[in-house]
Amino acid sequence: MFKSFAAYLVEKAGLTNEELKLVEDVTVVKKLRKRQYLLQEGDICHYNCFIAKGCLRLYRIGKDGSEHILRFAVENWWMSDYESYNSSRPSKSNIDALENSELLLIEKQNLNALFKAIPKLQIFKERLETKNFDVSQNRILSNISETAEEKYDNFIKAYPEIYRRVPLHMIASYLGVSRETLSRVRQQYAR
Amino acid sequence: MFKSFAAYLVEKAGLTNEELKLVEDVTVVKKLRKRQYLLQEGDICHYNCFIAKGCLRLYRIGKDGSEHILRFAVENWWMSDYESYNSSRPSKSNIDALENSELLLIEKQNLNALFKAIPKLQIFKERLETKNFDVSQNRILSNISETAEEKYDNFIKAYPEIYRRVPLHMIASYLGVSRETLSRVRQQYAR
DNA sequence: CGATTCTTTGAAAACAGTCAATCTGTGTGG
DNA sequence: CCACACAGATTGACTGTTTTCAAAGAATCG
Repeated sequence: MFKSFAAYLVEKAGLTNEELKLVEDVTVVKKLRKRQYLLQEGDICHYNCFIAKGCLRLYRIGKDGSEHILRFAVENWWMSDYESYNSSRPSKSNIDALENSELLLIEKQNLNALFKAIPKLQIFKERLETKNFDVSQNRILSNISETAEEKYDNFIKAYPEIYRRVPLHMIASYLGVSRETLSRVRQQYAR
Repeated sequence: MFKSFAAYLVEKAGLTNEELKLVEDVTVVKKLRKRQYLLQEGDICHYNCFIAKGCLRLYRIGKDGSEHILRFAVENWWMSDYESYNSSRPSKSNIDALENSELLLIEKQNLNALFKAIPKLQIFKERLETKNFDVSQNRILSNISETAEEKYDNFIKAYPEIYRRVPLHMIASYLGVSRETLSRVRQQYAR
């Protein structure tokens, strides 16, 4: 299962075999069943997590008990609650599996050591962070400027894979509209 | 005018006098009149910009010509279009001054050199980026989960200074509601 | 099959957006 | 100093969208 992670690291960050060894030494394999938690509100997030297989979501619970999805992640994406991870404070979020999943965990300290030891990896991480930030900004723009239909439309164009695999009501939660509205929007859309 | 920047760097990043010299050597002072652009759509953003005095906004223009504000910034904040800055591609955004402002610009290459030369500065930058990301995530949560009234309420609690200085219709644009709605929300709020 | 999850639909109510008009305060130029 | 223009804020009436609630119809899974 480390293989797909290794392939990813070679392709995206150009790691050598020796460097892959270093990574492998500190990665922990974890399997999650559908609906199982990777992280629960109140936990401290000690790991960054690479998804070898499956699909996860990160969400928060509102005062009224409603779920608000901040992020989805599938194969070859990273998932972690960065706020808790970086601050080492209890998380306000939950992460759980939407499908049976195979994950590779690396503890924060070990990962930081890897960044020191493998400059290529550090640079790759920075590129990822930059991209994540851009994505966030564009999502904010979408939130404040688009209609429900445009949000839906852009979502399925940007993330067709996620659209295919995730229940509609969760996409509604991610977009910030009710499931009924999204269901109706989609009717219109299928003209 | 470099003084307030120096004070900031000492307080926040713990720079020494020698290090401040290095910074001063590559900072360029710029004054902006109210309504003047710092960056226009299509420009490439070559600078990161520290605000010594005044207030700026970063916004995008929608297809229908409407303005959508992504960020405000006041004294001791940084402002730049990070997407264009990092990618060296033409910006999709505009930055302009909401008040007469005094800015300190550092060119990207010079700033990167400073990060290399002054590890403390690099670490400080990373802390800032982390915080910016957290703020973005929380704004997304606000966007998808809160009512107009809650958004308004939380905005004035989180940014009383900006609330005091920026016209209401721009806060409406930032929050993603119409100015009329925000005006009415505020009536309710003043009970 | 039976249970659960997910999606759709309808009708009513709440909400937000638009348009148009008015009101306010500020600042500029004659 | 006044008149005027301009940016900003507010209000009312109307329209349109979204949410909510309730119910029922698919789909999935053990």
